[in-house]
Amino acid sequence: MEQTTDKAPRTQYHHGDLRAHLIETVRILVEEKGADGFSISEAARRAGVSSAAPYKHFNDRAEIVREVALAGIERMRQQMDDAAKGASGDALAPITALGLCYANFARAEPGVFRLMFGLTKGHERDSEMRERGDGCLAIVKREVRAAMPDDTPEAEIERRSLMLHMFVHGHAFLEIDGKHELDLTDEQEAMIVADISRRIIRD
Amino acid sequence: MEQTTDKAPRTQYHHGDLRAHLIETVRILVEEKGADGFSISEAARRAGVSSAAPYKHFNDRAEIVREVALAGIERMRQQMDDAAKGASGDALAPITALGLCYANFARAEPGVFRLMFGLTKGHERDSEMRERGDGCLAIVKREVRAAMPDDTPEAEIERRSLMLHMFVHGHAFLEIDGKHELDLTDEQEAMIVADISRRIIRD
DNA sequence: GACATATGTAATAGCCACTTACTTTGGCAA
DNA sequence: TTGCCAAAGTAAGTGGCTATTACATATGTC
Repeated sequence: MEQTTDKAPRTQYHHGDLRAHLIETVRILVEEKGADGFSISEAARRAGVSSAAPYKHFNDRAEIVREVALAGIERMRQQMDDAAKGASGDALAPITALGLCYANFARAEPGVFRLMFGLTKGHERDSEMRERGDGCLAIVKREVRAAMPDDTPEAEIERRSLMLHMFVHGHAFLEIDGKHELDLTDEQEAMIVADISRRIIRD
Repeated sequence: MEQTTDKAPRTQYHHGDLRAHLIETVRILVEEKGADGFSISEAARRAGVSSAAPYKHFNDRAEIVREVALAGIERMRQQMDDAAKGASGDALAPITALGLCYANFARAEPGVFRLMFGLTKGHERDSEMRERGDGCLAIVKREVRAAMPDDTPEAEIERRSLMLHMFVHGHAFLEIDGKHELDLTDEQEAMIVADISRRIIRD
């Protein structure tokens, strides 16, 4: 009789943990329809609550979306850490692994990935956002430092790290936006990322 | 008495060239508020017409935005061509110039730049969009071909062009999204772009 | 000069973000 | 156990948006 929701089958007045449930619902909607293609009303509908309920847990739409982006950054940082530490091979292996990890995350969660970087309006002074991003960059710098001579100055470490980031970032976005002229196979992609890593680190 | 519009001071029933005027108004709005931060109603208001008038010239909102993106791609292609042809110096100069041109366009028109690449939903089979983009890539390939040995196979030209594109694309987006950890001076940027161009082309 | 067509308007439907006033629930103090 | 308060929900409403419809006015062509 009463319409049941997927995750909250009990037709209770109180949801349980609507805040977390909404963040997850919005994450899914962001992937399905893009960051600007869904409505908070829709998320509320999916969660089985009224359209006003979300505003008991978030000030506005932007705040929910921000939470989804922050969780995405943390997820990517974890994957980057795993990828770097799990890489085996020559000194460049961890760096290549990081580059592929970046692209893989973008492919797996293109909606959230776009959000993580595109959320710039009104977030110039969002220190938590910036700090989490720096956590990812720190991994890159750690691996670049390990791959270069011990006496390499810090400024040079940062320069190489920045070059690597520029490259994989562009690769990831061109990929998910379908702007690559040629479709790369997995092997071709791995080759290119390894090639670029070598070109940027060596000397 | 009657409210006048900036560009169409005559309080005529007919606007003159509302279609072109709307595209320009939307271009400005995209820069001011982002691709999803403005409304067609607002553009109509600025043009001094009713909110229904735009729909006499465009099927829907997406069609107006697409026109703005297409015009942006053409603008960038022209600037890239000028930059490549106007470059002087060693064999890499045109390639470095292209990279800086790409970043400069992104800085000058970040809203349109995001649009040009982010407009992916429903444009997978937009042949005009793709063709115009290919026009830009053709310039890069032309200059890469000129900078490499005559017997370089076409596949290798495309591979190097792709690497260059990935790099400058990532640079441009990290820049306009404020995600660079360090603010680069113009000279530092030019140094990095030249450095990367050399690393990618040489061998 | 008449009329077909292009280009404008007003009014409207349906959706959305967000607010307000009200209701239900769960936890805790007495 | 009871009573009460804060947390978390609802219904209804405001104002803005996209897009459509029915209607009005210009424009150019014969």
